[in-house]
Amino acid sequence: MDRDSVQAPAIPGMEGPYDASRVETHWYDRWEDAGLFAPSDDTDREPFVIAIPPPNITGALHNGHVMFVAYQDLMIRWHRMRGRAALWIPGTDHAAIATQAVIERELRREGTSRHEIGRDEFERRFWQWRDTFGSRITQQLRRLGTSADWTRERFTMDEQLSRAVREAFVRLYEKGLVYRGEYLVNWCCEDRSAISDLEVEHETLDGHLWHIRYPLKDGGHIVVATTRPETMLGDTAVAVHPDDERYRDLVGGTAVVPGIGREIPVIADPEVDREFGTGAVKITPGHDPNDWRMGQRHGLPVVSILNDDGSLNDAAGQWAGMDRFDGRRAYVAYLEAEGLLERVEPHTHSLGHCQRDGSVVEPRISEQWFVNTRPLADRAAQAVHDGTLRFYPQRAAAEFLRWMEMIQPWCISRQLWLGHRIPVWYCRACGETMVARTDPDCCSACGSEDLTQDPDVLDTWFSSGLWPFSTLGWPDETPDFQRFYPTDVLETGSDIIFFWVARMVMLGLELTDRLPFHTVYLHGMARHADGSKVEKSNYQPGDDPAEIIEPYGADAFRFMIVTSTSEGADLRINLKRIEASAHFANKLWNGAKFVIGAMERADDETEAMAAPTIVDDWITAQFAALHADVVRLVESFQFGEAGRRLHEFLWSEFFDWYVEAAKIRLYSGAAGEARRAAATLAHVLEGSLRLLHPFMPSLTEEIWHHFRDAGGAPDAPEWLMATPIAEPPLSGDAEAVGQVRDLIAIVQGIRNARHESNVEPGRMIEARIILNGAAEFIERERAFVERLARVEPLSFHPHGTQFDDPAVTVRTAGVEVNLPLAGMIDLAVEHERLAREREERLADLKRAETLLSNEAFTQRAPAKVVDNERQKAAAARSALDQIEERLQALPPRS
RNA sequence: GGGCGCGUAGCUCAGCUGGUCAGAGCGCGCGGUUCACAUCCGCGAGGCCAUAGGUUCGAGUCCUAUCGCGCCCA
Repeated sequence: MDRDSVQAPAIPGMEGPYDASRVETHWYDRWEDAGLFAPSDDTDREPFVIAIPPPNITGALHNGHVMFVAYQDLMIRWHRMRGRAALWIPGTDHAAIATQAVIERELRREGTSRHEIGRDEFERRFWQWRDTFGSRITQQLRRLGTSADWTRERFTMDEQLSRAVREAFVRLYEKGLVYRGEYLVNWCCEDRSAISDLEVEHETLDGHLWHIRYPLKDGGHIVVATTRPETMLGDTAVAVHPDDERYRDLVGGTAVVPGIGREIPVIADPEVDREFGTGAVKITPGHDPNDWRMGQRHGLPVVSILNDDGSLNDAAGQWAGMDRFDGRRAYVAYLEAEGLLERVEPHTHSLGHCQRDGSVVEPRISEQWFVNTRPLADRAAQAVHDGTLRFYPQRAAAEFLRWMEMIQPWCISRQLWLGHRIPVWYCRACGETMVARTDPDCCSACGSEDLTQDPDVLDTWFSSGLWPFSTLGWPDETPDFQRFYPTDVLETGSDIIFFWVARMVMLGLELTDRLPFHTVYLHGMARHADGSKVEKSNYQPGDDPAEIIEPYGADAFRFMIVTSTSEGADLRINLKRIEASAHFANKLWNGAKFVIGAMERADDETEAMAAPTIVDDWITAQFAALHADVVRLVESFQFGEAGRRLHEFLWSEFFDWYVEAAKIRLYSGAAGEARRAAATLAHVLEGSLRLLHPFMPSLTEEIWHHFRDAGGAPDAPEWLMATPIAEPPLSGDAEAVGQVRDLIAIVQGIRNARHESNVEPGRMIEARIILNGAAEFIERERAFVERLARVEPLSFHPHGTQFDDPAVTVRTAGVEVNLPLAGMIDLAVEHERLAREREERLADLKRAETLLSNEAFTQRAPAKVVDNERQKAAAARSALDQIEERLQALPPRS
């Protein structure tokens, strides 16, 4: 409790436990002031570019967004340190429909509406909103350590990006890829706007199937089944299957729409499902996609019965003006009163809902702008087939291709106020349509100045689809565009692969003639502890990143994200794991404190630095292996494995073993020995900081500066962030690695035996090691065993030496360790222990012998594998011999 | 209806191209104020890798089917 009594030399500025929040805010500002987020000017450096998935300005960032920061900042920092001119372009998205909805909600609270305040005032409100939330989002991103180049920050509604949108629209129009037409679209009655197919969410619901007697003009009726009876008001035919015997005679007849009196034909069409309902169906081309296609084939008229707010229009006769749901009830009641309702049965069916507000989407006929995606999709698919566009996880490529194959025209006009206005003008005088890059003053056909601009705006994804190039200056050939386009990796959530990724690929190929990026990395969804998705519409307490960052730190949060999942898998936000990451940060902090202290303690140049020991060679080799692994893993997008590898190395090898072993030379060795240990400590810490920096940037940067203050890495750059990560070193000393692995096994064996024999942890005990062949290194590194296993005296004996006194024996690493725990041995316990070990060894032997006696195995398996089994068998046999000896040497029980 | 993913220690999850992969963190048990760290250290218990077949000398790791969970598309 009295921390002041700790005798370790205090490192100024490193007192106490790691304080993430102080460190993280400190370094972020320094990095930015030093201009480190901008890409290198050195044109010899190959660029590495990521365009941020621009967050919607509808609100603040939640924990789900932290995922993209974790992965993208990792990649950007990694490649920056690998020598690339790294550019991360930040920005935000206006999110037309979503942002309009939240602003309208705010207006409603104020007792007004957008219609009341008008378009200009609405626009003012929008920019006000954008300033508030846009800056809040960028503040959040900064707090997370986002090393993006803020001097290149963009917003989809910026003047330049808006110009790109207009250019894109005009070009596509000129090539006939954008067109206007009256089609059946998904209509959201809440937004009073068309929405795209992707914005419709299908949900399976329990509903009803109404069987209705459709009156025939010549008397009698034909029974049809429908889930939406009110749409009968818009029927223009009744259809049956051409081969359906039941209705053959009725085809060509005439039915009459009840309550309306419209006469409609009975037609035959092979698309009718004879199994559904009665086999006869009503046809409503104005409100059903299948019926629409059938209507096209048969030249049926289209009747629309809905107003834009979902109420029934004049075509609905006496039901006009009613809400669609009330209209359904009223019309069904009418049918029933007329004796036309045969029966109603329960029925589950799939119903489309608006992604934004959840209201039931109505197919509705209207005039909209579309992108003919077919040719664009073919090119996008080709890029995947070519291998020029790669996906992580790979399965996303198949998903992408399937969607591209089935792609439908993309409805891009929205009946909203917020967004990029469609650059189309109509002449009121002559009806001319003008699609123009600059606002026209007069009609290009008749010269009239009586022009009106299309009132609609574009789907927000149209502008986001240009993001990787519009942010770099396109359509102009700016220096940035020339140097940084195409970008490299597109990293985002797997939920917007079609909304966003697919559109960028299609539009990028069409407009820039290049893929906007070569690699797509998709992360999974952030989930709450209960498994529900973290998203704006499901915002829960605790979803605010600040609630995690403040207590644990952004580094810890990010490290947890990266190391807790595999590629593309969903991530449950788990505070326990974040806490563990924070503990890891603290561990590194304390470990670094020790290394820096060691460097200062060993700063005595009066004696030449001693040669490395095998323990030095071991950790150097282990670090080299780590370095190679991390480079390989990160550069093959296996970030989680890379992070876990760093964690494992630092904690379980460097701190648990090397640091403990280094203390021998630091505290009691000669100055030259201490220098060598300190140098090795410094070498490993330095390299580890570099490798870990992209995962935990602030922590490592902080340590780096203390490290350099103590004389570490004198030739390296001032900033860790700007320090290179070199190519992996050549592999290290394999012999030393094996030898130290044996030393560790011996220590672990002794510790285990001590614990089982209830030896007090602090007590020194005698140990005798019976060597088996060439193992001088154990004698040479005897201090390793003495200190870490707490044994004294430690003696060495040739193979075959027998001790008769009561002792606990441990066989490991090819040696036998004899612990004469006089007076401390519980013979029963030791008996049991040996018997248990004999069982285990017998099992090992049996397994190996069974394998080896199988000729198929010895002949077909690789020699290495077979040899390995032979060694296992030999080791087991020799151990069994020793166990037998010990058992016999033990005094009889009882 | 079509497609995809997941089911591994009590919990949350790793296990890349089949042969030391049966692992980590947390939790749990026992024991620790040793000079970086109690946000710590040491030792340990816990899993027939959903089920049933198959391929193979050898399968959490590949194939098929089944059960359970989740998602996407129509």
